[in-house]
Formats: sequence, structure tokens, C-alpha cells
Amino acid sequence: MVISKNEKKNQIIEAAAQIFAKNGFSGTIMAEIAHCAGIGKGTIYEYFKSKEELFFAVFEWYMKESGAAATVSIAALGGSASSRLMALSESLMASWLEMMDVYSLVMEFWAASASSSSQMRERFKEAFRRAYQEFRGIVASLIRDGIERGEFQSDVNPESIAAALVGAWDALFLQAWFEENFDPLTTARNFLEVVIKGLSKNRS
Amino acid sequence: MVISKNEKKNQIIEAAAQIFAKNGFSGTIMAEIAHCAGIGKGTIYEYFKSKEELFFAVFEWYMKESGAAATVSIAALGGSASSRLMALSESLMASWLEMMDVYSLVMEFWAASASSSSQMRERFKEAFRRAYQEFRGIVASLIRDGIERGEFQSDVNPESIAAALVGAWDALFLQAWFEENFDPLTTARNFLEVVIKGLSKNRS
Amino acid sequence: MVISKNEKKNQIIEAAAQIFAKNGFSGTIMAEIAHCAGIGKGTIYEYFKSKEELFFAVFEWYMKESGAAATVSIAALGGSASSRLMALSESLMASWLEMMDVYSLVMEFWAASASSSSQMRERFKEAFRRAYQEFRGIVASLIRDGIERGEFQSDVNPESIAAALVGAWDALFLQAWFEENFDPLTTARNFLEVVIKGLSKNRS
Amino acid sequence: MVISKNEKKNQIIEAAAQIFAKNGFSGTIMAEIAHCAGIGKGTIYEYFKSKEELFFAVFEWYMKESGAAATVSIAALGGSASSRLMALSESLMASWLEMMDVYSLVMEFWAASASSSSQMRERFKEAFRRAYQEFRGIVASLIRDGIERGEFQSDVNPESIAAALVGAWDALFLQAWFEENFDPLTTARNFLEVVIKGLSKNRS
DNA sequence: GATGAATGAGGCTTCATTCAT
DNA sequence: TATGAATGAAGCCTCATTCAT
Repeated sequence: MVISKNEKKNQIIEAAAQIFAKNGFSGTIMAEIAHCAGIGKGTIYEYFKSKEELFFAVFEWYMKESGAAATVSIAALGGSASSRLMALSESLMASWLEMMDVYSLVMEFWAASASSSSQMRERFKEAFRRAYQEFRGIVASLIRDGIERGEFQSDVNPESIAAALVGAWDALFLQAWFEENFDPLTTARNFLEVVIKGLSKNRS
Repeated sequence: MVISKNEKKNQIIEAAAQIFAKNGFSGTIMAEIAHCAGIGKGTIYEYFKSKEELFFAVFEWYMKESGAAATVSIAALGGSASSRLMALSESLMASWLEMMDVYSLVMEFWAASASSSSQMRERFKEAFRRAYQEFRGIVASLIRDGIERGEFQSDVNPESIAAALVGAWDALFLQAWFEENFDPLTTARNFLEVVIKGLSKNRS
Repeated sequence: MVISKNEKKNQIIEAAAQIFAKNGFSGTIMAEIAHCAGIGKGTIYEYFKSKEELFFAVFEWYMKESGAAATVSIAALGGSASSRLMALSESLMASWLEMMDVYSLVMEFWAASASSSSQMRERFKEAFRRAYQEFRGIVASLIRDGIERGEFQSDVNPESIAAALVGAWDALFLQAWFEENFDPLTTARNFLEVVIKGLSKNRS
Repeated sequence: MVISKNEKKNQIIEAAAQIFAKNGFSGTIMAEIAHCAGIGKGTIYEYFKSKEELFFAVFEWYMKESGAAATVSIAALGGSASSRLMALSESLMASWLEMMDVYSLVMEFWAASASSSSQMRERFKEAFRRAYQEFRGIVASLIRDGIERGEFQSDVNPESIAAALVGAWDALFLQAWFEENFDPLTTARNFLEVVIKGLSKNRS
């Protein structure tokens, strides 16, 4: 067994990611995924119980790949809260940019959380809920740390800032999806500077 | 003719909005829309050429209803840039909250811009592109106005701030969709205060 | 509406009966039924929820057509118990013979009661249980009547005789299915004479 | 080679019998048989050319097991025709009762004779034809013997009685399949007594 | 001989759309 | 104009069978 069960699964997932990104969940036909993965139609079902199951696997793959991991480690680094916040932003934007070719998956995932079969819906919603909570938690901690260090003002609400930042990052990519010329990296940088200024105690 | 052609169209659109919100585009069957609108299946086709056409009409209806109109008028009001920014945020959040029951439509619209039939995709993308551009334009103008009035610092990039704000607003509702307890209004308010602080020349 | 919903249903059922008889449940494809009924593939589903549902409808149709109705009326006629028993047998055999071209349906129904999807299985088993009970009941009554009239001996068990007679009639057709030359009518007549002799008090 | 080819074949056949009885021919998947036999899926094909071939092997196994053999020997015993007829019935019922757990196979076999692939169908039909002929032949001989001995009346048709008896035995088990409380043994006994009375010259 | 991963033909079913009324 | 019966294209999924190991 040269190729492990897991490697084969990943091979299918990556093919599926491409096709789902191109055609959406409903627009995708299993045959195309199989063809793209270079396997037979039936083979997919040796690894995934159904189209929905495969789609969810793609979701999990995407979440892992999209650099959330990096987020944690960066937040844990040394340095000022501001610099870590900026580093986190830069890292995130960079890893998302790398996956821009399958970005439309995100929109499909969102839609799946809204209206796929009720079973899938709950699964997606729950996963997103967790993901956002965790992500907001990391950013909020970072801000809280900045407050404790006396770097940020104490009257800000870390959770609100975190939620809005996380959302802004997300939404910049959404806008970049609609507009070729839109540069989410620079935009994020410019914006974060203002936010950090707004958070900070001293202004130069 | 007691009911005009347009009234009937709207009746269908509103029925469709409900069903599309509940089941998504692909999950929706024309028969259910017809049933919900209290008309025959075939009748829909007297008013809309196809399911996609109807879906796009729902999209246009949603965009109009979702208070973008208010945005323009508020931005045009008098008062400080900061206060207008805050008023705009409040108004926007309020009108979105009113449509929370069909919020999932937005996710379907995003998905449609990513992967529906290529013709529809372009139409949605283009519409979103315009909508975001216009929205960002309004906010950017407001910020530029603040700079010119000497209220905001001159080294900020109004376009970046506008894009991020617009995105944050969007994304707060997305997070609210995933989490019952999430309060997008308060979050937006808290966040906007920090951003305004970051933008402003003087701090109280 | 020249053709009522029910007429159309029957048209489909009769087409289905032919095909199911020819190919069995699993061997039958819906497309062939549709073709045979002269309608489109999808149309069947306007009248029957599924292949299984249609098959069960064929079952009910068969049970009704196969002359069980006549049984009741004959058993209720006047005359000696013996003559009624013989008349019943003759009538039954005759109406079964008329349906000999779709006789193999019966074997499919039996098989369905044994091993189709568990939901169908129970439905078929229950229906057969009822049908046999009712049929045995009629014959047993007739025999009991013969005992009461002093025509038959009082030490026979009417239920046992009824069950065996009903079974024998069934099984004669089964044997006729396997063998072209087998004549179930004459066989039944010859046999019933012996049974009646066995039941009767006086022998000529 | 501790286990001979034939022993392995039987092991597979018995596993197959169970699964076919539970799920029917079409409802059975080869994988489950393999699993039940404790072997690999591919291994079945080392012993049987196809699913149908295996099914036919199960049929032959069933026919052998179901005590037809005993029939012959009992019919050949000494004693009155009546007593041999009763002994035959008792023996048959007893051995069928022992196989009641796989009784539903019989219904599958019947169905196979009606509607499996035309090649299989002919094979099953032919086998059933032979089996019934042989069985009827044995019973008819016994009755003919009774006539010759002066035990039974000479105006009965041995072939008809044999066919009906054979059928009744079959059909009592069918009815027992549909109804838990149905007792085929007692029913057969009660019935046969009447038939024997009907056949006999003198009545006590 | 034994295995089980891979396959793809094939069938049920759905549903947008049409069109005769 | 309104309808809903009829349609058939299209896709998910199953599973008997094969064959490389």
C-alpha cells in the first residue's frame, strides 16, 4: 500500500475543493470531481459517504489550510500587542491570499450553513460558530493583554474590537472577490493602523 | 385590474424571498414558492423567465429594502463627520436587524456570485461590485469630508477605512447569524468609537 | 378533464402489472413501465410516490381483480354446503385462470413479503395475513354451516380444512406455473370431490 | 489443505442462505455474504461464477436439506397406504419446520423462477418442475398402491390427489410464514385425516 | 489461493419548465 | 391571464465484478 487511505482522501478532497470552488455545491457533479481526481466515480464513495460528507471534508480541509494555526502562534509571540496584532493581520492576509483561487469556497460554506439540508446546516453553523468564537477569543486576548500592559486604553471592549476586526478581515477578502483591483492587504494594513491608534493610550 | 402586474410581481418576490431564505437557491423548488404566494406553478413564469431570474429579482428587492437608501441621506446630513458616521452605522444596523429573518439570503447571494451559472454569476458579481463601490464611496466621502474639516487626521486613507468599515458591518451580521447571543449593534458601536478615535486629531 | 386521476392511476397500474410480472420487482425499471403506459418517466411519480408504492398498488389491484369478491357472494348462496364449496372452487379457479398471464406477480408478492425493504415487507405480510385469514374464514364458515346442517361430520376441524383447501388452490396454480400441461381446474375438482367425501356423513 | 474446496463452498452457501433469506436475492449484497462467511469479497468468486450461480447453489442446497430425501424412503416403507401417507406428511412437516428460519428462501426461489434473468428463470423453473413432478409421483404411487391394495376407492385420480396434497403442504407453510399463530403440523394432520377418509373405501 | 480497492454501468427520483386548456 | 399535468434531462449513489498484489 504505497498510498495510504488518508493520502487518497486528501487527493480527493483537493480535487473536490477545486470543483466546488468553481461550480458551487449544487453546481458540482460527483463525476467531475472523480475525473479531476483521476479516479472512478464509485471510488469517491469508498472514502466519503455522500456528496455532503465530502463537501464537509473540504470545509474542514479549508479551515485547517487557511492559516488559522498560524494565528495562534503569532498571538503567542513576544513584542507589543500592537505589533503582534499587525503581524497577525499580515500573516492571515498572506495565507488567505494564497488560497484566493478557492476563495469562493468560503461563500459556499456560508451558504451551506444557511440552507443546505438541515443536518448539514447545523454542522456547518456549529463549525463556524466555534471557529469564529475561537478566532475572536485569540484576538480579544491579545487586546486584553495590550490593556494590561498599559499599551491600550482600558475603556475599550476587547470582544467588540475582536469581533469587528475578525469580521473586517473576512469582509476585505469578500470585497476583493468582487473586485480585481481591490487590495485587501494594503487596505487591512491601513485600517489596522487606525484601529491601533484608536486603541492606544499615547499618540505620537 | 385591481392588482397591477407590479404588485403581483412583488407578491411573488416576497414569497420567493422567504423560501429562498429558508432553503437556499438550489434547495428551493418553484412549486413551494407558488404555493406560498398562493398562485399556480405556471403563473410564476408569466412574471419571471426562470428561477434564476426570480432569484435575481429577490436580490434586487433585498438590496433596495436593506436600507442602502438611508445611507445616502444620512451621509448627506449636517453635523460632524464622526457623528454622521455613527448615525450611519446605527441606521444601517437597525435596518439590517429588521431583515434578520431573511438574512440568510445574503449568504445565498454571495454564493450565487461565486458559482451559479456563469451568466448569473457575472450579474451578481457586477451588482455586488457596484453596491460595495457605492457604499464605500459614500463612507469614504464622509471620511474625506472629516479630513477636510480638520476633524480627522490627514494621513489616513479614506478608501481603506471605508472598505474595512463596510466589511466590518457586513461581517458582524454574519457572526450574528452563527451565534444567537451575538449583539451586532453594540459591537458595531463599541468598535466604531475606537475607529473614530483612531481617525480623530484630538482626543478628549 | 376527460380522464380522471383514478383512471390514469389504473392505466399505470395495469402497465406496471405487466412489466412486474415479466421482470419481477427488481428486474423492472420504471422507464419500461412508463413506456408501456405510454407516458413520460416523470409522470409515474405524479401518481405514485415510489417504485415500491406502485408495486403495492399493483398488489392491491391484483387482489381485487383476482376474484376474491366473488368468493364471498358464492359462499353466501343457497344450496348444500358441498355444492357451494364446489361452486366456490370453480369460480376461483376460473378467475385465477383468467389472470394466468400475470400469475408470476403472486410469486413476486410473496417474495416481497419476505425480503423487500422492511417497511414494504411488513405491509405485504400484513396484507397477506389479512387476505388469508379472511379467505379461510369464509371457507371455514361454509364448512361449519355444513356441519350444522348435518351435511358434514361434526368431528372435523373447519379451520384446518379451510386452511388446507385455500392452500391447495393456491398451490395448484403454482404447479401450473411450472408445468404447461398441468390442469389446475380438473385437479381441483377431482381433489375437492375426495375432500367433500371425507367431510360428508353419508357416502353414496 | 485442511479444508477441502467443497467444505469451503458449503461454508459460503450456508452464509449465503442466511443472507438471502433475510434480504432476498436483490436485497442481498455480496459483501455481506462474504462478511458472514468470514472471507473476503473476492473469494466468493473463486467458488461461484456469479451471484446468480451462488443463489442457485443455495437453491440446490435447500432442496437437498429440506427432507425430500426422507420422503422417498418413507413412501417405500411397509404398512397401509394411509399410515404411510400420514407418516410422510409428519416427516415432511417436521423437516420443514426445522428450516423455518430460512423459509423465506422458498419464496425467493419461486420469484426467481418467475422473473430473474431469463437464463436463471429457466433453470429454476425446470428444477421446480422436476421437483414437483418427482414429489407428486411419489405420492401418486402411494395412492395408487392404496387403490391396488383395495384400501382406497378406485375412482379417485391419484395424480390430482397427489398434486393437491403436495400443494397443501407447501401452502400451509406459506400461511405459517404470514401468521405466527398458525400451526401447520396440526392443520396438516387434521386435513389429511379427512382426505384419507375421503379416499378410503370403508368408514369406521 | 485470498483479498479488497477500484470501477462504471445502471436505475430511481427530482424538478424546472412547457403548453393545452 | 392562470393553471397544473406532463415531461425528460440530469445526477447521486449502489454494488457486482475484476484484478493487481
